[in-house]
Amino acid sequence: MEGVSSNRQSEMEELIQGREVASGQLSRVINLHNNRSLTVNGDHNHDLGSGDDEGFVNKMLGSFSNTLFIANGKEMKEFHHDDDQELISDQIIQVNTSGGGGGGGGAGASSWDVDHLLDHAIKCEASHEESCKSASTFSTDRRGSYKKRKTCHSWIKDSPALTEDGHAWRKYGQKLILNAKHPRNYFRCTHKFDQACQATKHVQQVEDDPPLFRTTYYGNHTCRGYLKASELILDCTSPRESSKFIRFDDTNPSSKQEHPFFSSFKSLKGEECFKEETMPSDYMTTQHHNQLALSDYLVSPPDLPAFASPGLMSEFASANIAQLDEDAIYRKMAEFNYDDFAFDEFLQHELR
DNA sequence: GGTATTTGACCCGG
DNA sequence: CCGGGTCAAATACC
Repeated sequence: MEGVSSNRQSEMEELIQGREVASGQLSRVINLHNNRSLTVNGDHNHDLGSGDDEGFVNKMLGSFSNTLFIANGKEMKEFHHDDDQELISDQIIQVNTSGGGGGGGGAGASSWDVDHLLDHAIKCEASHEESCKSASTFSTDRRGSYKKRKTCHSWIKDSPALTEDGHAWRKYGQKLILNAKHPRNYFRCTHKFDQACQATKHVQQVEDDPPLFRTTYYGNHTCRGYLKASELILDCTSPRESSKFIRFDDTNPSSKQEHPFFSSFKSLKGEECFKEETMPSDYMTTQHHNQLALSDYLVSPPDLPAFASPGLMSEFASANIAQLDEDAIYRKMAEFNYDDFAFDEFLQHELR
């Protein structure tokens, strides 16, 4: 237990250092492109409008959050060896920062350095900007000039069942993929328009015999449609887990999911907290009749309040990060992702 | 009637 | 030209 917290501390110290360095870099970059367009990778000029600075920094912070997540995930594997069989099979297999080679698993992902992070953030923003430009140019009577999504801040999670990730998703497409037995389902955040949340994901069954679902997430949520901690419950795929509640001051490290920001929380608003997903595709359809089928589509009550921002800091500050379970940590981090200052404050406080 | 899903068309990159 | 990602009209659902 001591090893866990000291390990975590040193990792977070590294993150703080990296963050400070990156902040300096960011300031320079932003100042630079305030006067002229920014050259990225020496080949293209990406004119990052000043309005994108915030998104740029958010991406930066997201990368840091991801790094912290990775470190934490590794730690969980080392110190919380599977006492539950579900722990093994439900895992993120890759944190993708480059479009290239794919695969290779998550090994070494925690060894990102600041340069990598910064470079990654720039690439993300550049491609995002590019995508926005093309979206803004399509005429009204024609279908949009959709730009294929560039690989940007994506990560993959494999799971034996369709699990919640704590966000409301709306399906917007389905495609048959070459050499794949099952179609790929495309989801975007429900708050794409009302909160301009750019997060998307696609879900595909990649294996039959032991069912294996691969979820690829793109982008971080910028929406505030979280569930309150007191209303959250862990994945109830396993009956014995169904009664475990999560509290941020809870010391129970029972978390299983390994999502950088939004783990498999589930709403516990009455027994009908899950809405079965009515998928047209084969696996989705068959799962529809399975009592254990879990929706990948969370229906969040529209009036669900976000975390109370004013109390967030004190709440977070009062928690010992070494005792938080990882889901709680990343849920917290997701909040801090919107507040650069708060994130720093949190890290500094925890290391004091 | 409002919202979510379905599904074929559209678009882009390779 | 093909494969994959997205849009949006039609449809289903509550």
